[in-house]
Amino acid sequence: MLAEVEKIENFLKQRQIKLTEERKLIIDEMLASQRHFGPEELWEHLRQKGKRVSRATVYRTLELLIEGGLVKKVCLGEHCFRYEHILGRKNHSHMVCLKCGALIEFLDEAIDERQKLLSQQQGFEVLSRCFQIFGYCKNCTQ
Amino acid sequence: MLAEVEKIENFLKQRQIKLTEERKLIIDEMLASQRHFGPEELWEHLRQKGKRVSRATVYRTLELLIEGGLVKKVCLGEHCFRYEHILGRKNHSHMVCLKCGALIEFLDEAIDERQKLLSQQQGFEVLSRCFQIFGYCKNCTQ
DNA sequence: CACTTATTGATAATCGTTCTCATATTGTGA
DNA sequence: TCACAATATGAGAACGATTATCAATAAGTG
Repeated sequence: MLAEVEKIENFLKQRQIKLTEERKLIIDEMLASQRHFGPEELWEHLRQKGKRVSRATVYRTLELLIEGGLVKKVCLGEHCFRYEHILGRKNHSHMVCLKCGALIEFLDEAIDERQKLLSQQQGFEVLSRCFQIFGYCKNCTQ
Repeated sequence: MLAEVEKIENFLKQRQIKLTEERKLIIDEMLASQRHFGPEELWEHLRQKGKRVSRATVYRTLELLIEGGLVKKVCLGEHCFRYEHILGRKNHSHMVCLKCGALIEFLDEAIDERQKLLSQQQGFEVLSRCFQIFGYCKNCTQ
């Protein structure tokens, strides 16, 4: 965790971005919380702890961390965008349970390889990708 | 095209859904247009042809066709949902060019296989999936 | 043709997110 | 340590895509 905070602070310094109280709060809360979270959720958690930051600041800070490659925004269905911090994590994908909302992370070399091959064939330069499988998890099909 | 219209009309009949003038217009426009389109776009096209339907009706009709498995809604990045009709088309994925907006469809047996295997391992029942690759297309990297 | 039921249009409501701008805070260089 | 320019913040307005509302209208059945 320390290493993670440091990585983030380094990123901010490099870019002449100020390490404000609010940003610290948001980053700490993010690292302490579940891997996947929504902005509203994070904001509410802070508020419950008596730490009041503006919703706008939450969005702005997350946006900043995305630019720095420290956070990723994932589309988990219709109107559901969530964030996850990706410090030291490999690029993975998600299975999303439509009943209980469970998220199963997965990653697979074989898929990565194929994907690389297919983009090369098209002369397509890959920046990011987004793979979700929707359905019912083990618990919800039993 | 005829077969497609028929397939849609059959679906409507089976479900006791009325084949109204407005729905015909929307379906025709959809089949005549680009594979991928937004609701606003479709609405505007109809309007330009002097066919006035309510935006709400466009959304409602597309929703209906999704239920019937005749149309699919795809998330192509941040705030970009688009529709595509999937009559007689295999389940495919997209490469999205972030510069020119080009869409390259692809499908790959190997990826499908892996994906099937991975979900089985998790005891996950797959309903649908969504795979996008973001980056720059051939023309935009040259 | 009449009647039940589904559908439509216009517009208000919603919801997550972004913008605005006056005020406050940070970090630097003296 | 202080002063100052540059950045960041908060509160709420604005936004944009989508959905809901509900009275008026149209479809299809018998």
